[in-house]
Amino acid sequence: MSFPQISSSSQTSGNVTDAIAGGTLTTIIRGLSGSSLDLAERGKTIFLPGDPAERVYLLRCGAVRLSRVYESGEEITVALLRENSLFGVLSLLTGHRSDRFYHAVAFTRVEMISAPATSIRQAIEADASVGLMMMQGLSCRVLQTETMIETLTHRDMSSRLVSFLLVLCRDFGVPAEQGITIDLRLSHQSIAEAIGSTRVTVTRLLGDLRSEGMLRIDRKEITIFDPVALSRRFS
Amino acid sequence: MSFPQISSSSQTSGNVTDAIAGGTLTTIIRGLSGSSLDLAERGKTIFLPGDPAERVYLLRCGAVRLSRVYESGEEITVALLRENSLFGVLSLLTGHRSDRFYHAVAFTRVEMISAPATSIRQAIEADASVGLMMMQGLSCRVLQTETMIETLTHRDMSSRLVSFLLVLCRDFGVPAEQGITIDLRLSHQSIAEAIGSTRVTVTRLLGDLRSEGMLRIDRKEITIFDPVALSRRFS
DNA sequence: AACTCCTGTCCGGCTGGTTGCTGATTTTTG
DNA sequence: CAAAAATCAGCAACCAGCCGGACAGGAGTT
Repeated sequence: MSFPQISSSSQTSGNVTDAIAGGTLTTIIRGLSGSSLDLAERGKTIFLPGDPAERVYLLRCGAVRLSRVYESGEEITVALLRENSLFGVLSLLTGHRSDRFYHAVAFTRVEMISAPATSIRQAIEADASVGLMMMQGLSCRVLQTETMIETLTHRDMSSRLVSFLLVLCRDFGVPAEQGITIDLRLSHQSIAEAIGSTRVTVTRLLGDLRSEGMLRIDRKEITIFDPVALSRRFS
Repeated sequence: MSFPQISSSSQTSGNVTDAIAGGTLTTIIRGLSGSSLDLAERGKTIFLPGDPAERVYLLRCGAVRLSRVYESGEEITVALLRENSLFGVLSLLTGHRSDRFYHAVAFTRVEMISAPATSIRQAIEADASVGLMMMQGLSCRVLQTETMIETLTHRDMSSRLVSFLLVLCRDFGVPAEQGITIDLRLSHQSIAEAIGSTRVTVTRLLGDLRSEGMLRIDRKEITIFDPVALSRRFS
């Protein structure tokens, strides 16, 4: 069993899911009627389940967590979105209005732009290149989400955690003195909610990885010394 | 812990992820230069990892399985695509050509249309409504994939299996005399590969569900008597 | 009829979930 | 700014659930 493509290139320039031309989309969306530039502090809710799904968002910087909350109070993470991700995609579907079913929260300080789905449609009609950009942005989302599915089908938690860490490196990694630092403040609980495990297990496994010398954790910031080595951790 | 929205509506008319206007997209894509109508028998490979990613596919009828094969020979399912799904999405990304990393196989007899990504781009430039359609199609994919992530984060296999069966009802369910039949021929192995478990466990859990009177299996075709009841199976 | 693929079942062993507690760290508040 | 509160990390004990491997009988194919 192997892991998401962490080739040497993905550490530096980025891989295929970086392809969205976020910059261009930004200026396009900014020009739409009803668009707005939104800022949110860590922990602030962007939309709630049950809210009408009207706007589409483009994350400019920071991270957004999409999650589902169950009656039991349990919460699972459906996606951890990074820069240049499109979200609020539900609103793009057919005219008949529907409601959000996910909870979107700013996972870090966040800067994003949003516009009503109707404006997006009009903009596409007016300028075909908008459609092209949207198409690429959504393709990226599909590919990223599929990587996460790969992560989640690993049977042992150790592989799952490692695979997830590599995804985080891809999406939120910044080069550090030694290795790559994941530019997020991740509690063990939040990791558990993303990989479908429990806090206790994540604590144990991260401890193992640390004592193996694969990573360092400083104030909730994880630094992976050698992603390639990490991806080879298992046969 | 609850389950994907299987409201009474989703049994009959279909839910939000049905929204893609597949019919319209079909005629559009058919008209593109380089497009083709492809038929494939069950089990036939559509593309392989390493193939150049050039074409985009729209599944007209049948089911396609996207999977990743590991060196160990192990195989996991990344997506089970249904009618009107767009796939081969990797080819839509930026110009620099890249290779497939998934294996696409016809899971049933399949009818699909495909066109080079370049033609799609040109078509969008020429007619903005193509961009609109593509956008909707891709949004659907995102939402469907996210549902699958929800399924995979359930911690106990029983919940995971149930959740997956409900997804299959949504995507491949046809009304039967009593309940809904999943219009696929699913081996226990293939289910295991989709939910990240093993054949033996799937056999056992399906057996449990059967003896509880939740479903019937006849020649690999699963009939769920009452999806709503099934979704309530756990507190 | 021979073959392949699939289902069903058994059992030993271990992973990982659960619960409960403690001390550390961070955030809030007076 | 310090005290109080909340959140978080680490540890231990228990045990259910799942995996792994193995095998036998069915179902479907050629």
